[in-house]
Amino acid sequence: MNKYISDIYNSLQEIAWHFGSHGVNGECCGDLSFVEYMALKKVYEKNELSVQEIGNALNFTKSGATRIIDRLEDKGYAVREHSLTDGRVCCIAITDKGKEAIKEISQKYTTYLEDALKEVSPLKINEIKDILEILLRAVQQKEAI
Amino acid sequence: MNKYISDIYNSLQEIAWHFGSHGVNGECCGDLSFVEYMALKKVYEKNELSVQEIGNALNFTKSGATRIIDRLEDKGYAVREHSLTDGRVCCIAITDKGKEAIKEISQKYTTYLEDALKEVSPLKINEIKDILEILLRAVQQKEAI
DNA sequence: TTATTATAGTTGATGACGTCAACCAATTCA
DNA sequence: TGAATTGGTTGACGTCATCAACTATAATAA
Repeated sequence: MNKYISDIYNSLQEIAWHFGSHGVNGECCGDLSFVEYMALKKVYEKNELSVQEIGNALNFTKSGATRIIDRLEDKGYAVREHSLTDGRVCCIAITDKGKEAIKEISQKYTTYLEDALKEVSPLKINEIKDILEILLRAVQQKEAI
Repeated sequence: MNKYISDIYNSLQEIAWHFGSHGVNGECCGDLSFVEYMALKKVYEKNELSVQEIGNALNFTKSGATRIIDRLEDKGYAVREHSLTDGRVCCIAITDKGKEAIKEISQKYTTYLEDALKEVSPLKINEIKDILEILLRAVQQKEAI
């Protein structure tokens, strides 16, 4: 086995901590928690997701997903609409306020990263991007199995 | 601004989710939660940490840290010892069972990663390791400010 | 030395959160 | 049409981290 794998694992875990729910100090942006933000981002990327699809995407039970959507809806970031083809399913849609929030948070983190990486050469930045995409594909592929 | 930064941000966030508390399904290994594991890992890496040092390292309040140590102690992974130089501080030490658990979890994730990256060339693996270290240093440096 | 202040850690009350099981409603299948 | 399935919601519950108040030890000042 490649001896670097465990180094990779360690770095990855530390980085995950930084960008996860605790690293960002429990709140992402105003009144959005990290999980709420992740759910909203899913809706943003792929509009009209059902409750369960969100739950599956984020490893929550369907009742957990219901609760997350509840909060998102209470705060005005998303709305539930009924599917036209199947009366049981809810299509979750993002509101304008929700889109705003996503953009704002995205901007915030990007600025943060930009600053953190200001000493790194553009070439290296490009390399980081490629490497992370390889890594992400690798774990997502494994997830899918 | 480098246009790849936001790609990096996106990948990073997805990866963080995978390796964070939700990705690993709420439990790391047996009865350890992700935060408990992170705390234990800190103690493992740098023995004899105080309660507050653990709290600071992981972005918890001191009472939050107390509770985490409580759980770790209840489960037999760590012990509280009194500092010889200052009667107020607790030195948290890892037990043999704790060391075992850390090794086991480490092994588990390493195996997972090894499998996820089995199609990636050794050269690329090496590159991944370097890149992640650059990234980690960058965010840790920023944290320190 | 004694009184005051600061610091490390713990604890009770609390609120946020996700799960489970039971449930309702819409749909599909027989 | 009736039974089974599926999507979603809800009440009860357990876990968890925080806040504020508190104890105990240490450091500082008088």
